[in-house]
Amino acid sequence: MRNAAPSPGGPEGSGGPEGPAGPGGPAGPEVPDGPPAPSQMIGLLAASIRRERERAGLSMTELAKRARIAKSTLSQLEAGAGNPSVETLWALATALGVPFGRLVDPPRPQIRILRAGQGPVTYSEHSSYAATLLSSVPQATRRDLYWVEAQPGTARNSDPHLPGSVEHVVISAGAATIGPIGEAVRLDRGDYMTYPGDVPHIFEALEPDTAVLFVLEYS
Amino acid sequence: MRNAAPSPGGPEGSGGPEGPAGPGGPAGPEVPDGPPAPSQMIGLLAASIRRERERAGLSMTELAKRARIAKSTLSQLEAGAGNPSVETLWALATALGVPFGRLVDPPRPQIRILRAGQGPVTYSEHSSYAATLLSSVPQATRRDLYWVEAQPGTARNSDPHLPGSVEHVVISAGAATIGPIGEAVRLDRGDYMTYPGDVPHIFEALEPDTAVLFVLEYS
DNA sequence: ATCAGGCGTTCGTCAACCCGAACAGAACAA
DNA sequence: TTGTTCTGTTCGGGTTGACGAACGCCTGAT
Repeated sequence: MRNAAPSPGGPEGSGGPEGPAGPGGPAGPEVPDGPPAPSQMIGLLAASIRRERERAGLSMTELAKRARIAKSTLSQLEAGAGNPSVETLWALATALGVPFGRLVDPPRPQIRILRAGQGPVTYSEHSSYAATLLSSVPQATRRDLYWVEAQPGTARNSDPHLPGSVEHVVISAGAATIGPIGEAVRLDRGDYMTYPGDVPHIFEALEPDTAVLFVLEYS
Repeated sequence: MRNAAPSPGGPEGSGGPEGPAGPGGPAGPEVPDGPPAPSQMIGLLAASIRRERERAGLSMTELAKRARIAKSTLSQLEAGAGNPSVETLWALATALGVPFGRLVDPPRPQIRILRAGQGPVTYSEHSSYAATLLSSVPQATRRDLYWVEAQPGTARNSDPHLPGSVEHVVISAGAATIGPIGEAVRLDRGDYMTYPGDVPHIFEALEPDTAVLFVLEYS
């Protein structure tokens, strides 16, 4: 460690890692928790490197050769004595064929079912609109899934989300006008569209029982 | 820079590490490009730090204080003269509230429309199955969107995808039996389900013209 | 037994990352 | 003007990451 202290106890606690049902409405997605590890990150990284290396069936010598780093460096890294530079970590990630962030974030799969009609539903004032939060990834590469059923008659304007956010929509039933204001397009069943989420955009059902799947990626 | 050379044209790296077979198993949507940058990664990182810092409305002094690093370090990093250690980068990412990998992967929003029936379609041998790749994030936090239309009569088994991968499905029409083998469940219109993608799983349409949206996250 | 080749480790050296302090410039108050 | 307080920058110096070579260990061939 070369730094002072990576701030283990920042303002953000390490509360429940997730709880996908989490945020209530589609309104303002809060950022509840901080990154997974406070300072044990080095040890976690060491384990990740070893795990990925063994998964790839590579020896230290082989991996070091591919990554163009000294095998002594790799040895020390896997021993937990580290704090590599980003270039070193980058070289390792590319040689391993993993996306760089994989080496510091732990994976966590789980099976989960949400029956139609279940889940936190958000109705609009005119009851022509009902949104259900399907999935929310709290940290890192956040992505929210929304299943939206709407009736025609009420256009819904959305304020810009976080900069860099992206929305994906798939029309499952009916038809709707969707897109950034000024660029909104009519979409029919099976149509897919993606557009920036950090600009004002609109959503208006054009047929009864229009069903749309929203994927909102933000940060 | 401390390393020898991050291997711009390494023998391994770029080539698609895999061709993650689609969700239900569309043949092989290739992953065209490898990691975004070969060695310009440092400059890209510098720009990312500055962008995220300004997005958060922080000054260098303020951010350095929050991240518990010297502001001189931050200054040099944003100047492109760097190669920070992971601890330094980690401290910055947490202080910025971004997921650590965000600082090295470039964002790229764009508007894109895929009309129903367009897009690369993959048919099964029995023509009771048609999958369309809707969206693919090539690097870091990869996520593939599939719009699948299937007919009953043929169950489709999928081999495990990459470790840590997760699949999300939403039934848009009809009904299907979906899930890991031994835990497969009947889902009807509007149902949503998520399950690990790194174990063998099954997908079988139960009604004619069953339509399902697959979201495959891997890595 | 002896050599050859693989493994992962330890050791000494050099480069550079990170730090604190000093620095120039701008905005503002007294 | 002078002082204060920000901004972001540049400048030595100590600490340490990354390197290459040498090491011990094991397996298999000669």
